[in-house]
This record gives sequence, C-alpha cells and structure tokens, in this order.
Amino acid sequence: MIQNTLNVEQSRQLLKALADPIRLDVIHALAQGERCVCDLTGDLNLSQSKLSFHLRVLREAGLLTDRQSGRWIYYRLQPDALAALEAWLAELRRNCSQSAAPCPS
Amino acid sequence: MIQNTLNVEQSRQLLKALADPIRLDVIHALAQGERCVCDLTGDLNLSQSKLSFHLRVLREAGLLTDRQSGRWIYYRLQPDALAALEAWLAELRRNCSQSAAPCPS
DNA sequence: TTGATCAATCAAATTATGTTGATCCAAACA
DNA sequence: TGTTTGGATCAACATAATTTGATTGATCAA
Repeated sequence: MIQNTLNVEQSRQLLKALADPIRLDVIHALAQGERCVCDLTGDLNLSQSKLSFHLRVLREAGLLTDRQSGRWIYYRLQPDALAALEAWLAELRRNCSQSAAPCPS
Repeated sequence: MIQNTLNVEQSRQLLKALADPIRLDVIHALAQGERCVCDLTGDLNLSQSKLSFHLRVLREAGLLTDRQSGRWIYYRLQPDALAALEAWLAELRRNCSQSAAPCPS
C-alpha cells in the first residue's frame, strides 16, 4: 500500500480479501503480531495448501507482507492497508444523511 | 446496527456485502444521500431484480435502511455500520507490529 | 551429495454467489 | 372495482471462489 487514498478497485480487493472466515482468523492471529507460516498452520488448524492459498489472497490485496528467513516465512499485517480502508469508510459516511426529494421527481 | 462493537461474524457480513462492484456502486450513490429505488435503477443502469437483490444483501448486512412512502421505497446508508467497521479495523492494527520469535520456536 | 522440511503452486472437484426472466404483492388512481 | 406501477421474490442457470491432494522448488542438516 503506497498511497493512502484507495480507488474503488483497491477498496474492493481489500474488502473481498477480508470477507472470508478463514482469512479473518488469519487476520486476527496476525493482529497479535508477526507469525511464521509453520506456526499459523497449527494455530488455525489448517492444511498447508489451504493456508497458503489464503495468505496469498491477503498478500495480493496488500493486507500482509512477508519476509523469508532461512526456510521459514513470516507474515505480518500491513497497518497502512487497514488505515486506508478506514479512511475510505469515513469518507463514505461523511455526507450520507441527506434525505431524498420525494418521488415522482 | 445497535451496538458499535462488532463480533467477527458481523464484520464478515459487512465486509462481504461491501466486496462487490455493483454493491459498491450502490454504496457510492447513497454516500451522496438518500435515494429512491426507482432512481437508482436508472442511475446505475441495473435491472430491477438485480438492484433489488443487491439492496437486500446490503440491507441485511446492516449497511442500509429503507423507508416506504406511498409506492416508493427510499434507501440510505447507515453511518453507524460504517463507523463500527472503522473501529473494528482500527483495533486490528493497534498491536500488529511485533516481530515473531525466530523459528524453530 | 542425499534426504528431510517449509511453503508455493497446480488441476480437478466442490461449493458459494450472482444473474435472468417470470411471477407476485401492495399502493395508487381511474 | 380494475388496471397500472414500484419493488420484492423465486427457480433455473451461469459464473466465481474455495478445497483437496499431488507436485515442485528452495533451504538446511547429515
């Protein structure tokens, strides 16, 4: 996440990545701090390929970053992505309370 | 949205409802203020049943409220739902920056 | 080297979501 | 009343996302 204003497509990717129960489990685990894939598999009781699939979705959306150290790979949350989504939501509700003119208009 | 702290399932419903291009169009339209279904159909160039389907998803997630007046139905964004989601995101990033202990642990 | 381990990827099968067109219901008005 | 209109709903179909098990590539230790 380079910029902090999201376009529609970026928002949608973030939202879609988050909108899955397993990925929310991953997100919650990583909200505690960085974690190795090998530990996540056990913590979340997921098969290796299943976890890997969901990590990829989250990473490609920009929600996670990874680093390799030896044969282990560590993932962490990208707080900027969450902040950008918050800003996007805040903008949506800024002006939403006006009533409609009565129909037929 | 009665409370303003979301449980996981509520968050997921909100996120899933938002994670669709058509529903984002609806959300953006309603971010300008309340709107009648009959106008939305034209504005967004959607078939009646398609729009109705997506409005229902958004409404059931708690993102929209509707009111009837005569034969017209008006929808508006529920800013509390957006605010609750913002708070949920903010909480996630509060503590996420700790590094993992090196593996094997 | 060789064998073992961590993690990514792939194709096939399964499951979940979205679309379409028809039908239904309630409100309005002749 | 009978007819029209706005909008919700339904069933059948189409599309997209997830799961599974097998394979691969890279790193490390013996």
